[in-house]
Amino acid sequence: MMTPSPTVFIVDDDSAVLKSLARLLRSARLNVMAFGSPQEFLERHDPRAPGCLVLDLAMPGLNGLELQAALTVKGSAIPIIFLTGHGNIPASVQAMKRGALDFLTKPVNDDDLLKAVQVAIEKDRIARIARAELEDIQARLDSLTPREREVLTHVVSGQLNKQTAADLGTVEKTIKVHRARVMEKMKVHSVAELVHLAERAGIRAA
Amino acid sequence: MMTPSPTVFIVDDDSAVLKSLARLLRSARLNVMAFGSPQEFLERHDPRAPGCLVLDLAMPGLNGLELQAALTVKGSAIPIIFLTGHGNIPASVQAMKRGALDFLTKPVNDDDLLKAVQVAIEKDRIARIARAELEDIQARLDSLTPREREVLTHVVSGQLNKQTAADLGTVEKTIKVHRARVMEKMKVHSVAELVHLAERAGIRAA
DNA sequence: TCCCTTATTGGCCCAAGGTCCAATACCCAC
DNA sequence: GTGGGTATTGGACCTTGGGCCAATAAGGGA
Repeated sequence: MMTPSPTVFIVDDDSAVLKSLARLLRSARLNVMAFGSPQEFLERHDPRAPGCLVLDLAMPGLNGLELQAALTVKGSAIPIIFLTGHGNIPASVQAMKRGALDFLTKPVNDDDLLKAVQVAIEKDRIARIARAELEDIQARLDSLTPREREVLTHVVSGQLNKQTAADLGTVEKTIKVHRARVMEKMKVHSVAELVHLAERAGIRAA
Repeated sequence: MMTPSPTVFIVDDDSAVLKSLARLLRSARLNVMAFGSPQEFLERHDPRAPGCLVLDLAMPGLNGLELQAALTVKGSAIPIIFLTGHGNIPASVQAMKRGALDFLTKPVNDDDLLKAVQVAIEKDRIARIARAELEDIQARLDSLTPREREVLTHVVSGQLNKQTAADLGTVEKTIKVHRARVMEKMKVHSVAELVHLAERAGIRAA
């Protein structure tokens, strides 16, 4: 399974700026997709596509911060670089607080933008790897039956089988069976590995 | 052991501003310590003191960003709220990137500042709890002998005693002894708990 | 109604971990 | 050189965990 090469998405309502930015980024051998309105981007963007977003702050309809919020709600974690001609400090602080990667002012220095884009793409790459791992773990967790999940939480909190049995109102033998199935479905061969996975998936003690 | 109540540290070279800020914060029943220069704060500040820092950006000598960097180097993790009269977007973005909690502009709205301070103090409180826990774990790790640390890494990566023995060029019996000592010194009663601690302390598999 | 999943339990046996006991060897510091 | 910390090993014994085979029972869906 080949990861598609990253794309820089640009959203700006000024078509001259859009073209100029696209040219600059393409000249740096980057894939570019340009959007003239935030709505258009919001509708057509595939969250699975790797890359980053270069976003104008002041636009008709949705402004940049609103698009950022909409993307967050939608579950997209694409790194955002803001670009603005008439920004102010509160807006930049807001954007950064909400997780923007950078906030640049127009006219933007070419090198500054390219560097920010490089950082964003790399950050996205790393985040995607982590996310894929998490989804993998989550898929395994989802394959567990409710009872198996209960047993899992007891195991990762270090309980003995007999204690778990008492807590769940059954006998040790039953717990052993569930436990074996948990290990199998989670694809691990030791309690240590199981705890590692549970930790990453945010599963807390029983 | 009682945690001292949090203090708001203020650093500003304008004594009128300093007094006005101190009055505002004290009226909100907060402990306040005011400093007229960044150097003075840097020298006299105790990183163990809970609270947050309200920092002017433009000051003679060290400016706010430099003081922020100096504190980072010094290992202080105190939350910083910047306050500036003539700030610009790049400075605010820099500050936020380096971990500032907020970046407000003068004249500051009283409520905005108080809210930011509340958030900062709470964040500091949470961070301190986490840090204390980490230090506690680290202290236990430090009490391990080199050999015990080796055994620990094998245990948390899920190795069997016999495998560990083979890796370390000794026999299973010896590993059992080391392992028992590790459990004792780390104050845990199960492998699961041990993995939890190791994970938090950043110990990776063997 | 029959099949599948889920949850349950039993017996048997072996492997692995944990806990006592005790003992040897090395190195460093007082 | 004597004492303490560290690393090592042995034996005996008990507890836990895990694998294998078999079986029952409830609930849902084809």
